[in-house]
Amino acid sequence: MTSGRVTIADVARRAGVSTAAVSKVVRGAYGVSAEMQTKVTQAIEELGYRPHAAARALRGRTYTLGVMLSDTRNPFFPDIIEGITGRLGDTEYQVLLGPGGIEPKTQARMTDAMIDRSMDGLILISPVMTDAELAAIATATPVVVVGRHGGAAAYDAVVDDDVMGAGLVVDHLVGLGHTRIAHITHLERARAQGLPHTVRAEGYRQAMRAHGLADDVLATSFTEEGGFEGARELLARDDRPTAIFAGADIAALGVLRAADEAGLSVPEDLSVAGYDNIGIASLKRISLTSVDQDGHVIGATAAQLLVERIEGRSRSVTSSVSPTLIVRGTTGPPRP
Amino acid sequence: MTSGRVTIADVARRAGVSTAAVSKVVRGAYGVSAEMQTKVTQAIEELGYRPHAAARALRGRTYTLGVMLSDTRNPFFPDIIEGITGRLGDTEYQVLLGPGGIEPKTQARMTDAMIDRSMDGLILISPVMTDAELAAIATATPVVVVGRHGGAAAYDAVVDDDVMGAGLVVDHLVGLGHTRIAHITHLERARAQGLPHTVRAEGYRQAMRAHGLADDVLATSFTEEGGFEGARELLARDDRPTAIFAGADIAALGVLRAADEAGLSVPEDLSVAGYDNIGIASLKRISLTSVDQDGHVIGATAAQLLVERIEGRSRSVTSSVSPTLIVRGTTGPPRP
DNA sequence: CTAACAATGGAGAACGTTCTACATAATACC
DNA sequence: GGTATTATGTAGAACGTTCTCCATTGTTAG
Repeated sequence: MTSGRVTIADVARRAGVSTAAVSKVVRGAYGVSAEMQTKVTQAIEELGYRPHAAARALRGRTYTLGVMLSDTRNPFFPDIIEGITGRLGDTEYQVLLGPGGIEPKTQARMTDAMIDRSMDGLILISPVMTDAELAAIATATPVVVVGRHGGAAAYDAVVDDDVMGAGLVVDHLVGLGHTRIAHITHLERARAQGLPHTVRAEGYRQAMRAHGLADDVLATSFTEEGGFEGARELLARDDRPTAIFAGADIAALGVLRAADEAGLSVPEDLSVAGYDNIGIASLKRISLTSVDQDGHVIGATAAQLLVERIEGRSRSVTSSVSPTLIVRGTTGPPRP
Repeated sequence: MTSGRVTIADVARRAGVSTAAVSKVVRGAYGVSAEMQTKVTQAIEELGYRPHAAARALRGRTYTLGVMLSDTRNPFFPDIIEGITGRLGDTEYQVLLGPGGIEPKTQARMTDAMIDRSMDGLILISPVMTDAELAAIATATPVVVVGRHGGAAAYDAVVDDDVMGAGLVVDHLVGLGHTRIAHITHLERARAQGLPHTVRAEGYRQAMRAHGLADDVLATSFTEEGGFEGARELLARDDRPTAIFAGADIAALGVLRAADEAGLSVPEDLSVAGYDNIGIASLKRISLTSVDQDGHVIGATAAQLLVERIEGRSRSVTSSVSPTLIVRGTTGPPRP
């Protein structure tokens, strides 16, 4: 078991130097001669030494960054994670993901666990805890919050500009000639503020107002079923909308099903747009117009900010990433 | 920072006992009086003490289990992870996920990192490394391998019975009256043996033989594009198949697109079946017949086996989980 | 009443690093 | 040639736990 592990003492013995010297070489610290450098490096290679992160934790860094995921099923997590690991690929940092669940309590348990494992910093993706809890975590360790608008005193934040994203959709639909554009959002029940769906709905309202149009928001849930139910209700109205903007692609898929069942053809009878640009949106069979968040950029930015924080920056930063509209086959001009 | 951390010494001081005694209480070890128990427990609560996992690591357990993910995009990972965390929910163990990437080298880096962080055990999901590398890891720490058939001397394994799954599909299609059933598989290029797609293809061949039918395997890749290309080739043949069984749902979606483009209606002109039962397969708009692996059971079993290993079992176990066929709208009797 | 033993609590040495302080050697300056 | 300065290496004390002895109590047996 652990008996087989090569330690810094083994390396020191092999190279005929002190453990302190080996530690210096490993850390790239000041005060090492070229000769010492080569001697130790060689011994490390020969023995296949790797520093024991847990032992390091007791004194300094662990070179481990934790990413708390609020919902493993969220389809653009992979992009964000790729962005994070990509940005960190050439550093010594390792990334570990913690499935935090969707409950504040389980998320708190996970962040505690990460702190207990002395991770050097945390990236929290769409956390649902209160601002106070968030602030408490941020005093214990450097934190970057992803996907949550608002208050960021003690930590950094990376957000998608959801107001802009919603605006892009509305502008696009208005440009096509639509005037009755409805929005399906997620029913607010968490106490956490600044969650994306709220901001998207607000962005939709702003954009509609800017065009002098009446807004029409229906709150169900961001699931296929939620989209289906919402669309069914909207399509049953006398002056049914000619376009539905769902706040999430998964809900947009439900809208498409409702259109199918109602015998409406897309986009002739009904235009449909989503948000998130999940993988299947691009499948030719679906071809859903959607807002793309560029998870890569979001993840890379979060990683960047976190490393900066760890390395000493104390001023707090909020970075906003601009989304882009991907126009596909589910949106078109309304039937005259 | 760390200065704020409550340590076992603080608890000992508060309770007026030794650190050794506190440690005993925390670990539930032998030799603690009822009075000591309550005194210490109370002090722990008052101070909000949580054991420092990194410090624990140096002596005993870390109560951390690592799960290496080979491909974060794989749509049934969430189920497996839920199965794992669900099974572990009432224990002291915490689960951390490591994105290992799809390259043997990056996966090795991740498993090394997990071992360096002295995790108590590892679950490897569809690892692509060689059997030798796998065995090496298994000597360093308890290991459970998920989704890889074959050799399991030093570690436990949980596999989906892919032979059975492929058989279910073939039996279903033959039962509907199909005789020309083609299979699309993933092009083998990794050196790792026993990967699911190989076994599924073999199961398909066995089942076809059992029915006295000729097999027809085409290797492209498990992507939407791979399914599309494969289907296009198959459908261009003179005696084109009346049913296509894709080894993965994502490829099956490509098959559906190819059918659309060829003007074939599903399932009348072509039956299509997939494997994995990914979330969107159940969307009414897709309604794909598929084989369900029950990721929950797989994950829960893996967690169970790992904990058993950690707690001392040395005999190696391989657990096979039976898949089920979910019949939906993309399969039906062939046109007479 | 004493010897043997069980039950309980505590001292203190690990575990594998980092890092401050110091010792020594080499170089620079006048 | 002596002193100040810089460069290089090492001792050894942390870090927060666990866990193996021991020391001290009671308790039981004879």
